[in-house]
Amino acid sequence: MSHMAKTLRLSQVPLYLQVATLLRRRIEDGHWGVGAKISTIEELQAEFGVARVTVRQAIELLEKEGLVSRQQGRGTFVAATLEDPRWLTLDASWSSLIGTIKHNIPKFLPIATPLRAPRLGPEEGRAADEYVFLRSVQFRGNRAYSLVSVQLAKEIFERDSDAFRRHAALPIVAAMKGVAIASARQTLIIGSADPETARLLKVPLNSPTAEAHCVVIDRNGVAIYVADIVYRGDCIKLETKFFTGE
Amino acid sequence: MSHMAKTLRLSQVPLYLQVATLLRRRIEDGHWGVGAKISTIEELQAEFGVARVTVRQAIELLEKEGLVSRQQGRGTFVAATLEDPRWLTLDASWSSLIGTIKHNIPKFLPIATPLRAPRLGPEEGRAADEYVFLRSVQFRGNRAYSLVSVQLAKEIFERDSDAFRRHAALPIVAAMKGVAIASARQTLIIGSADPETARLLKVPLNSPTAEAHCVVIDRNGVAIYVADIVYRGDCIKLETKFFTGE
DNA sequence: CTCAATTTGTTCGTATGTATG
DNA sequence: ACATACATACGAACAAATTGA
Repeated sequence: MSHMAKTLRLSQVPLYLQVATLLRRRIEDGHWGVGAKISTIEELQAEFGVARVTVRQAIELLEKEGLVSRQQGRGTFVAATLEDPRWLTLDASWSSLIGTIKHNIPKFLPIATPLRAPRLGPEEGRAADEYVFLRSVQFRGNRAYSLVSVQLAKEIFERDSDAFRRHAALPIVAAMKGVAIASARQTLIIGSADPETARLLKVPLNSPTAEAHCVVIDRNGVAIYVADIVYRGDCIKLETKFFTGE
Repeated sequence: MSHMAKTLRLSQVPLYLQVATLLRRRIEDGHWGVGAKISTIEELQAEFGVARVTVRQAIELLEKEGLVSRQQGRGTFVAATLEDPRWLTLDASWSSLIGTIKHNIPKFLPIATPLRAPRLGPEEGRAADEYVFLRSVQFRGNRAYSLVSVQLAKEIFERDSDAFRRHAALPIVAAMKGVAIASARQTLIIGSADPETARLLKVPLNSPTAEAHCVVIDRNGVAIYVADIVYRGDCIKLETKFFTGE
């Protein structure tokens, strides 16, 4: 058995799904251009070290997804229309973060979970006396791309509760006159969609996500804004610009 | 059939694997504390709307992973030792990026792939005349955590080729006297491990990864350092500190 | 000590999905 | 398209260990 075939068999995931994922990446990579003919089943069978039918089954999946079209006697071709997969760019700088968020359309969710103090790490300030809990799904066009859970210091919320109920919270906080923001920090990890997230963002259960934990601290060292944001992993691109100032 | 059960069945991935992932997250979340008893098979069966044997199969997997221990007649308990899953913190600031990298141990790989000019985006400077291609696997302790492919302007490489063959490239470039760095940028997306990455980082095929594309531009607008770095997704934590300077 | 309740372990039989030649 | 082998998923019944009454 080939090395490749052994690697595939290490996983408990069905073979044809793994093969489909490999082919899907190649297509999205541009390994085969738009409209180009992909390798024949025979070639792929030899390359991956699996049965002909298994490759066929994988390609069948891709056709259902609209990624390729098969033509008997000719071959399998990459579909003409491939949308840009990474349509949401997040900028890791304060000003453009605010700018990006401002244009989004949040749909607020009713709050079912009981209030509880936000989880704060060691360098994330101390908790405010009371928080208001806000949850929303963020949209770009028709597509949901993130699930936002915000804990906002009650004192801040009440300064303009109407605005907070209709718009993204961070730009409002940033623009507030009497609020002095001392620092803000964000940590980001790669996770996977839990059942609720999967439902709200319309992604498969356990599909990869980026989970951001964002804290804004005022001059008194109080965490006035604590957000946990789950992005769908397949649409985001994180940009960071370093200025070395030499 | 419950809503949960329907969601689970939408995916082609085997049920018991999905259930295992759900339980694994709960354990890592701290939903059940260390040493605590998790829900009984009967309860989970009802919650997820799957057969008893399926839940059992999932828990069996977690026991093999060392996450839980089962005791007939008593229940299933979260293992006493849970190592910190996010042991690699990447800081999204130039100085600490350099600092973090400096202490890593790279193992250089022979270069099999043919040289080609680095892929540069619109704002990523113009290409140098010639590049040297370096590839390495980065380790923290015994554990491989990233696969680095660097294209380094040949002129830069030849200033200290010995150092570049033994250490991470970025700190060397940053410390070079005669090199003026005008800017540096990084984009990061969530991807999945291709066969080669899976082999080198010892992760399952198609497991989530973070793919960083990092470009350093000198005063003449030339991209002197272009790196594509693939991190294993399960161990990294990305930190960003915003200073608003109000 | 015994008994019942609880909880996990084991083993059927059956149906369907996956992978091969 | 077919035959074969193995994995997955289900429900059901029974066995074995633990706990507390």
